[in-house]
Amino acid sequence: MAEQLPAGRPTLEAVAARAGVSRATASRVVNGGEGVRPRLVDKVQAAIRELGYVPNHAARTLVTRRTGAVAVIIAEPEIRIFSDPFFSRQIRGISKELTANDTQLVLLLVEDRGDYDRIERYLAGGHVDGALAFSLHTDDPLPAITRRIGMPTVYGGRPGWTGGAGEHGPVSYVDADNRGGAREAVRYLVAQGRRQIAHIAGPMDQTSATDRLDGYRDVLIDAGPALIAEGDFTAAGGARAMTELLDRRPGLDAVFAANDLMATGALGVLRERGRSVPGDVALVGFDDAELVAETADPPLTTVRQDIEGMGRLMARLLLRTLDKEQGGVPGSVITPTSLVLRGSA
Amino acid sequence: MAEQLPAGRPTLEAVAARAGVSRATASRVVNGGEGVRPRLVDKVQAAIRELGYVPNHAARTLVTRRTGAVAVIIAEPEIRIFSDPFFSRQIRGISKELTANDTQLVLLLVEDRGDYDRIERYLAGGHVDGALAFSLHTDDPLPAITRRIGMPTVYGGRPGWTGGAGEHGPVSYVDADNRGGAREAVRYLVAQGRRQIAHIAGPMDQTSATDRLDGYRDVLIDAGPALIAEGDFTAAGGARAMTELLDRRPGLDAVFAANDLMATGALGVLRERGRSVPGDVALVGFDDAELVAETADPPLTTVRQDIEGMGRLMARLLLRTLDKEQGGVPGSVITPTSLVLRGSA
DNA sequence: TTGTAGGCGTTATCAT
DNA sequence: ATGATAACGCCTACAA
Repeated sequence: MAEQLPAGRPTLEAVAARAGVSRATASRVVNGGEGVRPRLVDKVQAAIRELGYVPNHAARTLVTRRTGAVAVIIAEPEIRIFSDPFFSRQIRGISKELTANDTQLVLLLVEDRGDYDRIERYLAGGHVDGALAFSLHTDDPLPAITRRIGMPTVYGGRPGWTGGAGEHGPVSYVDADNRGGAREAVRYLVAQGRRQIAHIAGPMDQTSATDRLDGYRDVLIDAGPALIAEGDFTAAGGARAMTELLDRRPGLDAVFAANDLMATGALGVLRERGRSVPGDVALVGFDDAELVAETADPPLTTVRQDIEGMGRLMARLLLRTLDKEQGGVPGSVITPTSLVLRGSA
Repeated sequence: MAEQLPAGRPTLEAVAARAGVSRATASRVVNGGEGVRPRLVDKVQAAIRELGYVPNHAARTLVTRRTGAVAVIIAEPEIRIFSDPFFSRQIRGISKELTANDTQLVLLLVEDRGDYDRIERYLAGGHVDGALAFSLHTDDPLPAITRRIGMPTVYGGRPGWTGGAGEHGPVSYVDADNRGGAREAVRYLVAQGRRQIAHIAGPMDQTSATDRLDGYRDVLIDAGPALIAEGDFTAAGGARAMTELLDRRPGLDAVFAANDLMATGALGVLRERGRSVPGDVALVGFDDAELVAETADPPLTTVRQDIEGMGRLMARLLLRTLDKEQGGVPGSVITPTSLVLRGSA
């Protein structure tokens, strides 16, 4: 039988009273119980259980200045956000790592440009201890914001502005070895005896796209512009790019697409145009996106990156600096890629 | 030139001092400025601007007992969570509505069964004012939790337990008219002269699946079990189910799939088996999922539901009860569906 | 090892 | 219309 519950939810005060100790001791037990006699620890824990006590988060945050929450900012205005399995997996990785560290995930979806004011207010309002952000485009206002308000932030994917002056200061990010992965893919195609290897690139305002293009060019140093078409990382964009390429170079015998979604779009066009894959045209994608690469027909040979692992890493990097509490920049990590051979090349 | 900033972020105290008013007045201005002389309002606002003041969220929550945040709980342990466009759109709708009401979205991903302890602690800890939850299976422990701790909650999709005794008390949810939509789809197939109409059902532990099956049966009251196969709402599952159906009833001339993803899976199998769509077999899906229904070949005739709108509605329902602050149950809403005619039937 | 007491930044209840 | 002042629930020196 529960005692009569005193109005609202029980406070530490109530727990202390019930256990016959002071608030301070009760607090110690709640926070690990270091230096409290076992006997009292038990008593307090019993009281906690009986009363169904749960610490009040706001009160705790007020004094500790730690919220135990991290913002995940997704600044992709378009549909891609969730429909691209890339994000899902990265978020999942982040979620796992945060959960394992008792940290909450606050999702901030940026719908339009005006949302950045809201985001800044939110970040500055002390709702979260740090931020994780994705797929920044070159002119994204977010880095300036996080810097101004001194919010520790880790980016997913190398930000595009690092090429310019270091006006944004040091930045930390987690990114796959896009350039190296692309090189490996193209070298493989070359090794297979392919001679006219085209590239379907992603949008040029994202480093993942430009890095992969650079990797392609590293190997094919004199590939003409006719062999390169720009897509937008969607299947439809990949189809459009493939159509262009075939019109320009009907004789091409291989395609390296900057992601799997575009590769599947290309696959459809190749089939329509009567090209067999990999017979007439070899096709390599990038991401090893689940439910995309494997289920394609034929299954996609692709460059795998450990997306979920990258998500975990982002979270870990951020949490580490939050613990150190010294305002140091988290640092960056480049994760390796690997070529997965399937049926398409 | 900013004055020397006093250590950390400026407090209301600092604003008041600078504006030459009391904390109380400053607070009034921050919260709308009702009943404060315009002259003072200006002064305080100037101080706020000059100091870059942002209210401390924890302090405010501590006294108002309102967090301005809502949890979105996704209890789908599998990949589907984000890769199914259904969730993306509903979350987007939720996000928009919450944002418009200055409310934050805290994402709670349930990875495994043990996570519910963590969820309960979180919900009970006063981090959020209410919760939004999705796609509950019949034995989901969440409703019991939210009820026990008195957390206002709106469900996406009719919960499965409402058939049993009302042990969970009144529940509020937003759901599409799954049964009615299914009826319309099947009636349409009948009107087109189809005689052997099969159904690819979703998993039977979700009401969206059972309701659609019920709608199918409403029209085809004597459809034998041979015409029904159970999928899992994924494309691969749809393909498996289609294979079964064709093996059992090679002569079937129409299929109603419980969602678009399964319909596309079925489409692939039909093509492989040499059936033309809609010539030999008419196919109708459900959802009108973007990037799925329209881009299928042929484009899918399907039952549309306003998914984003349902998300907004969930958020609106929840916010309304939170405002009323009277612990009343939000109530439920069934949203209409409509048949969208495209190429597949 | 335990308790006392002060303060975190805000809102809300009173007087004035 | 404005200003003291008391909560809100917790942590943490500091004292005992």
